[in-house]
Amino acid sequence: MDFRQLRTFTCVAELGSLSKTSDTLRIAQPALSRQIKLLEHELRAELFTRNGRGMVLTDAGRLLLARTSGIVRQVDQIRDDIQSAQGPPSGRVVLGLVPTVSCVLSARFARRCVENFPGISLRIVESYSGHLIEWLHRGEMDLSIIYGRTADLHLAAQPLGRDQIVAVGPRGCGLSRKKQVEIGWLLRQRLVLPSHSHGLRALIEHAAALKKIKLNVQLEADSFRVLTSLVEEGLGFALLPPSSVRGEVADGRLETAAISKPLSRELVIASPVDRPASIATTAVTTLLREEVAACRKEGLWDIKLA
Amino acid sequence: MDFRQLRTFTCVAELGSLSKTSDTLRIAQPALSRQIKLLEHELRAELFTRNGRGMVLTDAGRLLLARTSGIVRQVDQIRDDIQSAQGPPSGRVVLGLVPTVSCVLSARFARRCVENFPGISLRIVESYSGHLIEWLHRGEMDLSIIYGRTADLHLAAQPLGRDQIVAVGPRGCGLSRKKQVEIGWLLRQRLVLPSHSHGLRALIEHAAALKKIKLNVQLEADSFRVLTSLVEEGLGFALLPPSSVRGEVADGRLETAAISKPLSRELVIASPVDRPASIATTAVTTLLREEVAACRKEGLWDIKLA
DNA sequence: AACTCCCTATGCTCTTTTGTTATAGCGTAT
DNA sequence: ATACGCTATAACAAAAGAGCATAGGGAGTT
Repeated sequence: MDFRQLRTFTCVAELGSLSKTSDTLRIAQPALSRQIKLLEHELRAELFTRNGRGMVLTDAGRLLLARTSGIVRQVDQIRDDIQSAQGPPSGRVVLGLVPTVSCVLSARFARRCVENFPGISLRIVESYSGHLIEWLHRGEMDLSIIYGRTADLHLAAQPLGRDQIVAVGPRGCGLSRKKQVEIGWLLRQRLVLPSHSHGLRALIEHAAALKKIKLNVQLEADSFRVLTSLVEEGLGFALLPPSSVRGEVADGRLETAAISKPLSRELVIASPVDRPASIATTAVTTLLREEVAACRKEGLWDIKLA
Repeated sequence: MDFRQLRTFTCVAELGSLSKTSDTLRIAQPALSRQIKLLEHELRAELFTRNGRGMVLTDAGRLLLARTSGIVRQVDQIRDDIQSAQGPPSGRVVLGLVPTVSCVLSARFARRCVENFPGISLRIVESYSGHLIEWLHRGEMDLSIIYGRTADLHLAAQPLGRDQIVAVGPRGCGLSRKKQVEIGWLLRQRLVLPSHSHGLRALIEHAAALKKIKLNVQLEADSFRVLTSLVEEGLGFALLPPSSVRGEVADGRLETAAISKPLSRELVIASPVDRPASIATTAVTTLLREEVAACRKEGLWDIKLA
């Protein structure tokens, strides 16, 4: 069994055909045919069923694919790690952030990362917890800041702290940082919430269920920008961490108020458990923690340490 | 980067010399020399420092070795898994058991395993928790029954239940299954305990510390056989799960009594988190759970479900 | 049913890689 | 100083792999 074989196997499995793979990998089709055949011979198993229009995986093939993808990734990572070991960290790192964290952290963290680690190519993906968790599992992402329990998620988690959730309303709605609003009252207002794939929504639904309140959600917005603009337009209240609307509040476009029964969410840095972190990923993780701490110190992010 | 290269690299790293590796792998030394050189060239890093008496790993080499060993194991495992997928499970599985569990389970589980999975070659290793955990981490073991917290051990754990600990004394010492003994009294008796690398010892030390009792340990025995025989000779009391001395109690060679403040330990099936379980390992794990349940049903093992 | 298209399999040749033998070079220890 | 043991290099042989041309075979079309 050979890396080259595993790579072509993966490619063939994904493209479903030797000839397409031949185009992609710039290797003549007969060579691929023979590589696959040798692999099948060595493993004593049919990996594909051939038909007139291509090749489809057998059960054994699917099993192999599931195992190899991780291995190929690990091998690629070794190259980066060896380079990182003898100089500054280098390699690709994919970082996932939920929108409310991203809007605080993305820009300044990206800047610090390119300053500190010119060798690292960082990719920041902004999406909802659900998606981030899936990508971590699939190995397409190296680390994420997500919230919620990670115990049953098969992910390694380092706690960052608790983020408070406040009520957010349009200018002139009467919310004030000085005065708490009643959670029962708030949940009965017209609300603008993210959809169910978002962790914040689950948190709010849970709070409402506890109070036996049926939420009045006429507007859902999955984009964070859209959500805040809807609130600005006076179309409802939102529940968000204050750090995420700091700018709008300063401009006077939005107002916030603490909630009587504090809602909060636990933020964690999550990473896959099924493969070791690269040196570059470790470096990024450390810097990320530093940056979160810096935000806290500068008062940009009122996260509570656990 | 090639598997062959990684294998020879691993071997050279362990043996510390090309010529020894040449003998071991039955490959001429210059071929090995070139493989390593190509690997170094590809990774753009010195992996070894050469000297008159062999080759020693550099930092980069140590890093590569750490990453490689896991990958080579995973690749080997794939072969077994593909075989297992198209017929009965096959491959090597290394199972670790602590002595007190081993003496209940080893024989009957080994029999069931060869009956159910003739394709699997099972190796049972009996040792103390500390060693089992280390071997799991090093990847030399696939799963273990151990006790104690696994949260901070970087291991995946499936709970099996709680095992009661009872007082064990020689024939005629007055212990009775009907009558509880006072824990304070028990811990002040002369005790025969396993050494500190054993989880049971930690448990007992902890209980003594809570009661502020200094243990009177004149005899330590790391072998389970030795320990019970010392108790039989009247050299002291032991604290053990009753299942482990069932035979001796039935023969009248030992007596047991419950302890006033129940001591118990949480048993878990632990497995490594840094690599996926093989099909064979999964099959063995399932059978192991079944067999533990069967023991419980037959009254051979009074484990309390969590 | 015949035909066409697209895909994979196979035989052949050529290139590249890998292993072996022989030997040179070098550091260490006696 | 010299002998020993280890690694590096050169030259050659063997094997593996890639490319080319082409045969064989389903799937859809006319």
